[in-house]
Amino acid sequence: MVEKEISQAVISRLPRYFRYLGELKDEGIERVSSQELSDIMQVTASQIRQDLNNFGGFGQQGYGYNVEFLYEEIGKILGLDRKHNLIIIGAGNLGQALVNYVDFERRGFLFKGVFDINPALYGKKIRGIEVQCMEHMNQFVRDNNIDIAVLTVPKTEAAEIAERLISYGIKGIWNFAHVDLKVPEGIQVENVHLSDSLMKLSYNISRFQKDM
Amino acid sequence: MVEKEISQAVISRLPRYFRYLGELKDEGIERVSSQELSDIMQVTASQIRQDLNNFGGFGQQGYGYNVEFLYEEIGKILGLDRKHNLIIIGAGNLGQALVNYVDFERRGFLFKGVFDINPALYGKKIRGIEVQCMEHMNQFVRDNNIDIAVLTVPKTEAAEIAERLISYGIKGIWNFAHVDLKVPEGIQVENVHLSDSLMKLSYNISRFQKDM
DNA sequence: TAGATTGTTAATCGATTAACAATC
DNA sequence: TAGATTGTTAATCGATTAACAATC
Repeated sequence: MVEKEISQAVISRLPRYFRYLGELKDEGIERVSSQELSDIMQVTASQIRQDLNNFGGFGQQGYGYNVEFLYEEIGKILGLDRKHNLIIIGAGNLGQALVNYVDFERRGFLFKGVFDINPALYGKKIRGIEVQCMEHMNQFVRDNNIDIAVLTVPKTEAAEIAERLISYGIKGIWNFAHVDLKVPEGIQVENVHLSDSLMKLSYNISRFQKDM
Repeated sequence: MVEKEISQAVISRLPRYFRYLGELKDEGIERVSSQELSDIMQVTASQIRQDLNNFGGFGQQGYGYNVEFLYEEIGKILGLDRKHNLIIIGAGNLGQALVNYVDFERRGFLFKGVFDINPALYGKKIRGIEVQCMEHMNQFVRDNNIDIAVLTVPKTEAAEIAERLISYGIKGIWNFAHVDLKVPEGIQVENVHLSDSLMKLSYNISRFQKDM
């Protein structure tokens, strides 16, 4: 059965709900209404209820939502109850930073390997794992059941490496290279285009100063 | 005169147009029609024309758009013709990575200083610039006409630091901390919530595998 | 039971696409 | 001039918000 396709706009909001619910949970708060959540998150209560009801009825009339339950459910929707084995391609600063900064492991993203084309880096350890050469990638992906690759390579190389990774059986690419990857149906790409983001900031600063 | 507000959806697409036009320019291509751009960018020609016409008529009937001219114009719209002085708060891996990875300087974002609370880092150089202690921030921001701060600090500290930066006169914050900053009108925040992005990828992978 | 708040349908708003007259 | 392609208006589509009956 093919379920109703849920828009990416909705999906984009789920991690944010998840984050706020996590905070409420940590504060020991047991229940929350869509209106209360609306007040702290600055979105309409109506949108919250609509978004959640794409996935099921998690609340209860007259009561609201149980914080812990909803938190767990959104986690499941986001696939955080599964383990994802992940490798990083490109052992530069950004690759290293991502391993340390984002709290991968806590969310079920297990850092398994890191690869680079630069021989000077081979053997260097990142979080206890040695940088390997690209030739080992194929075998490694298959042996370790890797499903996510993090691409922090120059844009000139990104397309070719992505293609290889996909042929090895990877399911998703977290792409930090400044290119739009073309991938076959069924392969998921999530782009983090940092320079695009910075340009947006630049626009908003410039525009505001013009208005004054 | 207050101009018609342009939606963030449009703004978000501008850097992408800019990127593709830059590539065409580098290939020595002189003119492009909205249809040709549509074919390579996978957006409708209609959307391209609508988007551009928010800012003016950059094309010519029967001819299309001059690549170099349009590239320059979008650059101006994005504020890339101005210089932005920028500091980084948080000299950890991510802060360092951003300086090196994104091609800041080429786009007019001038890296002027870096600050951290960890005394062990003071004096350490990043791209030739010494890490300073947070107490110097106020004076530094004022003396160097800093308008952008890049926040790569733990989320527990982000809100307080952001507030301080704003009081020193900063105009925009590129926020990598996992919190939604509350800022006064006129201060621009651009969020890069890495963990949200990774969760989105996780959702899309899980959903696809369920469909199969 | 009465009050609260959901789940869901209906109304509105905004963004995208289509169509075509204007014009180079 | 004829052909091409824009700029722009109109039509469609989708997402958000409002309203309210269902129900805990």
